[in-house]
Parts: sequence; C-alpha cells; structure tokens
Amino acid sequence: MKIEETVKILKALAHPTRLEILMQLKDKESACVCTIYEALNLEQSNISQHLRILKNSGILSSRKEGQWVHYSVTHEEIFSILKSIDTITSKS
Amino acid sequence: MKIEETVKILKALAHPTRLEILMQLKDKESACVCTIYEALNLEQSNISQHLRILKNSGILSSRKEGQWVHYSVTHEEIFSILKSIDTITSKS
DNA sequence: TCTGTATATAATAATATTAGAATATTCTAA
DNA sequence: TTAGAATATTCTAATATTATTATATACAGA
Repeated sequence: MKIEETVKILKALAHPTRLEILMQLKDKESACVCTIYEALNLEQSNISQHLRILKNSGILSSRKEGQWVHYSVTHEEIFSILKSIDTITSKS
Repeated sequence: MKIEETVKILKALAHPTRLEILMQLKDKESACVCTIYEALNLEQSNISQHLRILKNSGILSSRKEGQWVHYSVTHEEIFSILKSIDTITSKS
C-alpha cells in the first residue's frame, strides 16, 4: 500500500462538502461547477477550493467546455469506497 | 448516506500511523497494544491516541485481557475500502 | 501491600484545514 | 474592444489535528 497516496485520497474524501459534491456526480457523466454549487448552496469560492482538493487527489478530473468547467469522477472505485462505508454505518 | 458518520470514518482512516496500525491488524484476529507500538516504533502515548480515534469511529474494537488490551478490526469492509484505494493508486 | 508493566489521559505548542471576502482570470457575446 | 458571466486564486482569522511530555490508572506478581 502506498501510504501517502492513500492518505491523500482519504483526506480529500473526508469532508461533508466534498462528499456532497461526489453525490452530485453520482450516476452522472460529469457536472458543471455552476450546477454543483447551486445544488449545494455554498460560496462559489468555497466550492472551487473543494473541487481543487478533489482534483489534486486524483478523485476528480475536469475539462473546460467554453465558459464552463465540467468535473467528473476519475475512478468508479470511489463509489465502492462510499458503499463499503455505508455498509459499515448501516450496521451500527 | 449518513454524511457525518461517513466523514468520521474517513477522517479516522486518513492518517499514516492509523493506516499502519490497520496493516498490523490485517489477517489477524486481534493484536495487543504492545505488539502494535513495538512494530511501529512510535511513542506509546501517540499510538494510544491513534487507537482511541480508530475506536471512536467504530473502526476498531478493544477488549481487555488481564494486563493487556487487544484491538481488532470491527468490520472487514475496512479492508475493502483500502483495497479500492489501492486499485485507484495503482492505475496512476 | 508495594512495585513494575501496560495502557490511557491531559496539557500544550506546532501545524494544517477551513470558510469567507476580495480579487483575478478566462471566456462569450455584443 | 468592452461588459458580464463562470470559475479560480489569494489572504486571513477561526478552528481542528498533531506529536510530545508529563502524569494517571489498572492490573499482576512478589
């Protein structure tokens, strides 16, 4: 196990806003920043910073499309992780 | 998804020492604190605090056995999570 | 009981993370 | 070109996390 990389991914996941961003992206190819932050009702700069953290960890990828930036989840395994945690929390 | 509980588990996982503690517990029923901290070569009080964080999040359970305290991983899903992350990091 | 060993807790200083405000950048359309 | 919309960056103060040191508790054996 690559400890440092693993910690980086876990830290990136370990924030309520960032989990909500991922929920917005579930079952979607990608989403525009504007969609994400309107859904979450938070400061645009705050969302932007969280998106950067998710991108730096490799969890999200982004592509520019004209005026908009679309983010997508890079690896589907991210949702397996969240599903495993759901299994754990639903037991207790 | 229970956001707060999920964050708690992810935060508990997101530390190199705590991941190393979990590695010590992999494929083991349980391990004594003394075994863990000798393996990791860190301050006893430091290990003890990390163990408490892992226990508070529900990731570890403990049982006292005479003079010793044995910790064990409560849910095997924890290792599925780490395995998914390995899959991700081995791709990049 | 007294002593030593195993583990936990408390206090603290250093460091990291956070949200929000202000500003900057990039692009489109007029 | 300029104006405005979408997004990113920078700065800062508040808060959280961390490792270390010192101390406390719990138990076993003499």
